[in-house]
Amino acid sequence: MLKKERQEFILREINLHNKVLTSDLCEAINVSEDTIRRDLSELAETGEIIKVHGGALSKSFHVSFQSNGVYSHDNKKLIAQKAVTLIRDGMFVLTTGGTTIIELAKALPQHLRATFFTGSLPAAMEYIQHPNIEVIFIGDRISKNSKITVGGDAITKIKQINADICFLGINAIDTEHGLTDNDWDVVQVKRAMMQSSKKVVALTIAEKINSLQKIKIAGIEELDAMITDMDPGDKIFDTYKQKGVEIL
Amino acid sequence: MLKKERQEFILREINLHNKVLTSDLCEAINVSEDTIRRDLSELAETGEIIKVHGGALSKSFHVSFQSNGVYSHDNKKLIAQKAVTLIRDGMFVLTTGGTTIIELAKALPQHLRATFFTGSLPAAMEYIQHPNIEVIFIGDRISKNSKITVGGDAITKIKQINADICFLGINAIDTEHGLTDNDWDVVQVKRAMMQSSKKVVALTIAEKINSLQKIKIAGIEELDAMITDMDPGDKIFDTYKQKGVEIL
DNA sequence: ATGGTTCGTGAATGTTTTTGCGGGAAATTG
DNA sequence: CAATTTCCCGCAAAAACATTCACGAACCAT
Repeated sequence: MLKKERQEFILREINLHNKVLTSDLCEAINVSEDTIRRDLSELAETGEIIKVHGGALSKSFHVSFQSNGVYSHDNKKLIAQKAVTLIRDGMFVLTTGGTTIIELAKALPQHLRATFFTGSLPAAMEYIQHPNIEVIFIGDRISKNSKITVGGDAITKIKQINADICFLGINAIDTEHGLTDNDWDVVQVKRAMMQSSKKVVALTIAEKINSLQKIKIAGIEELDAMITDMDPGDKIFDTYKQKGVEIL
Repeated sequence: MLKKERQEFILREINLHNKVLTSDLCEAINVSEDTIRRDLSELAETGEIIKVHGGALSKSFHVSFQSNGVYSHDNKKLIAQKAVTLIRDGMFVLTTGGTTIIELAKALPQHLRATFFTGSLPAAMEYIQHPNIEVIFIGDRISKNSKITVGGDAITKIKQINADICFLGINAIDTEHGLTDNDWDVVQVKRAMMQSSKKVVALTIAEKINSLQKIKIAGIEELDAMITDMDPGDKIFDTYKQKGVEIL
């Protein structure tokens, strides 16, 4: 088994169970403990996992409940402000999960009357606070890391929807590889959502721009618009604009 | 269990109950008291908790109990304690929503390995905190009052399930009219859940016993058990027992 | 091909971390 | 005050870790 292959296996295992033991892994993959340790160190180096004595934990293991613990909070608020301007009364809106989407949910104006589809527990909790928004939850198995529903049932349901607009919280995007992510199940869901929407909008903080993850969701050309916390005129966006993505 | 994992567990336990006993923890996690004490010391060192003789306290405790404004909180905890004893490893469990069910979710033992089906957002948020519990969310339109999914899609999905046990948080029950509620959509869901379970258990605080609402869910005889905060030997339950309901 | 280089892995060695236990000090309770 | 519980300190064993070295694979330029 190749090194990269092995590390992806470890990553998947962690995202699945929220933790791994060094001893378990070395038995499962049949390599020495030292090799596993080296892998865990590398993955911890790039910040993909948290290494602890005896194994490693998923980053999302430590759940802080205050919203001020959200990384890059102010930037995400700004993104949310821009995003709400795209939503009109009567629209059918599809959204993923993620902290940026939560900010979007909080920024929705009181008078807005629309129907929101989501598979994200935290996002749904926000949406139902709003008096004039109807919430349809997409059911299936819930992934503990991302707190969204994943699986065939969810995807089938999403495909039955014909939404006006879809907001994607993005983990990584670059001009060459497009939208990428690191959880296979989540990728399937996002892909389905893109296909079920007339218009697809990506939300992301600046530092995730031109970064790359393991699994491809879709190419840049499938995006209609992208919203970031930066000035839309910035030259970093030139390539995106060439490929037909509107920057807000 | 990894050290960090253990400390997260302790933190969660403290934030949940505002205090912990060293002895309780060492029994729950199955390590020596010294280990627990060392953990508490470390957590106190970083200022996350307050260590006292015999255990530790939540920092926010002395600011008087901010503890949720849930009505009859302690009684519901007691009910939850009784309810968890019915759940075994590997079971498929169906639950409704409601504050009593939330307490049940919080009271689930860490080691329990089971699959939970629910249409309640708050309940699902609790379930996903537990490491060994798989959560399947039943999707459809979300009712803002009850924060659970309602509608035909949800009911269709519920009918496809074959659960071992179903926990119903109930609003009103009396010997003559059985289980009653005041939301038509919610009633449909509860009825479907009862039909999809081998065993049906009703959870309710004492004061809802022998009360009546507008819409009927089911008769007493369709209940297998009822859990309340009262003594199961109380004579108020005589009629229920006659009709074959086990009282816990 | 060939010699040199780099990379990935496993093994050997010594170090650090974690944990449980015993005994005595300190706190709590009646 | 006395009994019990809880705590603290030091120790020892086991587990996990870092470091170093050696060997073989793949790679590359000659």
